[in-house]
Amino acid sequence: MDITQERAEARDLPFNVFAKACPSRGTLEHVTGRWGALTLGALHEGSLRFNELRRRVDGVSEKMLSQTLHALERDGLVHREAQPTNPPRVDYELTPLGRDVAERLLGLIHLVEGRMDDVLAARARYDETRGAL
Amino acid sequence: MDITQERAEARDLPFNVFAKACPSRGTLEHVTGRWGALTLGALHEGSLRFNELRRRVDGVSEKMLSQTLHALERDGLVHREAQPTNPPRVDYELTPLGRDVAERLLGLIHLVEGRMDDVLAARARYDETRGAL
DNA sequence: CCGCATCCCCGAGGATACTG
DNA sequence: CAGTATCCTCGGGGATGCGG
Repeated sequence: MDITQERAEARDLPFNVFAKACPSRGTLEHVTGRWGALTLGALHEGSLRFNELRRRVDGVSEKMLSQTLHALERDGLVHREAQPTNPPRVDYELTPLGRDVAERLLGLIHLVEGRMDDVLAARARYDETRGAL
Repeated sequence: MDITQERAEARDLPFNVFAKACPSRGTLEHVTGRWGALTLGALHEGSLRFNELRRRVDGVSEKMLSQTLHALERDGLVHREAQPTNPPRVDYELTPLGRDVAERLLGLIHLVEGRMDDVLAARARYDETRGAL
């Protein structure tokens, strides 16, 4: 039987994201966070340089991208490959673990994108009945 | 061929989360956000009342849970069932779309939880080489 | 029990300028 | 090109109190 199918508190895994103090919660936030998710998604297509990544993840600032990449690298999801040339060239790519994570993430992203019509319809309904107060 | 396997800009879907102005980005943030992800995860086990939910999602405040539930309800991921009894009883449960989303989310959550050893090891390595500066 | 309203603070995150 | 440093703002989010 697949343990990942169990209810969270029934599993005997050492890490439970529903518990406030669990380190897995922090990592989950790096992964699902505003820029983390998009960065991992972009890198799933292949290795990218800093500014390529920046153009791909529309709206991210230099600072936040840098910060996000550091967090993901530290968690072992992204590998940073710097070449001491001039001008400098730095490539970022997913680690095997990062690829696993990115795949699930992209599944979720594509699901959301594919069902946006339903979401938008639900919003319209909600706003109509609730907004009329 | 499965369209979800395509690169983001090669797909002809109307919604692209990598674009700054796309509404799908907002919904993705509701879903993957700090409290959104945990709320959906908790509700995947079944219908829950407000305070049950609050105890389950360790650390969430009344305000943020309320806010999160509103956003998810508006996006059509959660259904709110209020019974006009006294004391009031309100149940929250996932919609079919919410279940689809929650399943992918839980897949991601369980992956992260299951690989935390690797993450922690990566962090230790990172901090050792980088922290020594 | 289920919330909404209010106050308030702190940190995420943007803009800008500078370095290697 | 690939970042780091600094400043500043805005809103996420906690604490508290009230109302149905």
